[in-house]
Amino acid sequence: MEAPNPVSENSDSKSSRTRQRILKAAAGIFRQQGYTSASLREIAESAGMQAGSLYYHFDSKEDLAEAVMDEGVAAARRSAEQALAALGGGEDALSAIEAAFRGHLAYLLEESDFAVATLRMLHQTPEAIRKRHTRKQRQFGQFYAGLFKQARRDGLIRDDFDLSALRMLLLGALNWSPEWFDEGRLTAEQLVHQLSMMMRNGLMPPRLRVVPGAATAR
Amino acid sequence: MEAPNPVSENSDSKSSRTRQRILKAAAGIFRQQGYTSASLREIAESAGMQAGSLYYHFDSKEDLAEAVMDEGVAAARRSAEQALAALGGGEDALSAIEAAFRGHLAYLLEESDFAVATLRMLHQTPEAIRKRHTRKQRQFGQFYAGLFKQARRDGLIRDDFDLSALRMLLLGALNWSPEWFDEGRLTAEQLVHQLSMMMRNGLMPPRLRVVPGAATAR
DNA sequence: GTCTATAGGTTGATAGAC
DNA sequence: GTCTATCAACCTATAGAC
Repeated sequence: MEAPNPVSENSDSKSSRTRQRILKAAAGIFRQQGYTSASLREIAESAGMQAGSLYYHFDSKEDLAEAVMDEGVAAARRSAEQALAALGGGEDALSAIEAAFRGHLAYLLEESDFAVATLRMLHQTPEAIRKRHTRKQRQFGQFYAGLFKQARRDGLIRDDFDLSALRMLLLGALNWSPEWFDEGRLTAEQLVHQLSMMMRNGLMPPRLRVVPGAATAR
Repeated sequence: MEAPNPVSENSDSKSSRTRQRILKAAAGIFRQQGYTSASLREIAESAGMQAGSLYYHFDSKEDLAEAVMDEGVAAARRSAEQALAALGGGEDALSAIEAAFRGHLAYLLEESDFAVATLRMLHQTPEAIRKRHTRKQRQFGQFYAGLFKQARRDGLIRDDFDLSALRMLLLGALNWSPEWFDEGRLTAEQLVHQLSMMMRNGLMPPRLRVVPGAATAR
């Protein structure tokens, strides 16, 4: 059984279901325009109300943006963790990373408003918001860091890789994908499969791979 | 011998060297704040003049932004092509890609104002600018596409990779790196080395790699 | 809870003196 | 070429009616 209402934190439906409608509208507008360009008038219109009415539900534009960003990271993380949990636990550590990537990227490319808005707002929001948000995003990063550490413990990532750099580079490939995905021809799952093939065996055909030490016996 | 003045297109120094000063200031401000938040007053101040005076050199804020973005892609491309040319031409096609990455990333992380401002402004600029810019960026993409095609012709990239997706994923890793580089401990060159190792042989130690077909003889 | 009306501030851009 | 001064437009946020 899953959480009944993904976007909400407090009580469920009665009083503030409008709040969710506003958040969804804001995510869409913020995604298109970023934080600064987006006006509360536009957001209100998209939510079917007047600008002034927003202030009954949120204290300020900053508050609204932070709520969208909170949901952006939380939902991406939920999606990654669910895909990981669906594996059952019998797989190797690289498969775990790939599963998390699959869930993460599927959310980013398919239900993207919150997460993409979050990525695009990062450098425009006031510092107070950004500081808090960076902390939350780093917690998500630690989730991935744990998976990479496990893969190294299991001998699946060689010692000459810097785990932190590797993780940031790969997550960067995911985070940037909303910028070009519309024009691509592959699904989110197929994109992760491309990454997965590269992570396991590199780009080259087997006969060309460099095998530094012993490679014949065993 | 290289181009004497990287940032200029027209005649050299006499009349419009102030233009370059303004462009540099604009790149810095746009990088911090994005397109919409940045005010012409701030840019003017950073360039040591008054806001009204900018209009002697540029027709509008849009114009100024487009000039910064043009230089952003042009400089990144120059840096990638120079690093590639420095190889001498005797290397294999994967080394060519890695060299271009090295030049590209060094510019992005070390002289970054123009390029990073460009990346961050993309979704805030008026559509007319964005449309023209996308065309220029796609030309840069074609430069990389040529390198990947050559690597495939040389048998260095297996047939089960989608060259376009692979290129976009790897360039995404580069483009996202300014978001986290400040906190990292590796140089641009070392980061490319991480990518390079993964591209050639994957993450796993040799003994664990899957060798699907014949692998013993030859 | 949502509306209308508006205060108060900032912005891009223009005009004209120097 | 650069300055000062200013306009018109837009924004966030608040106040008070309903």
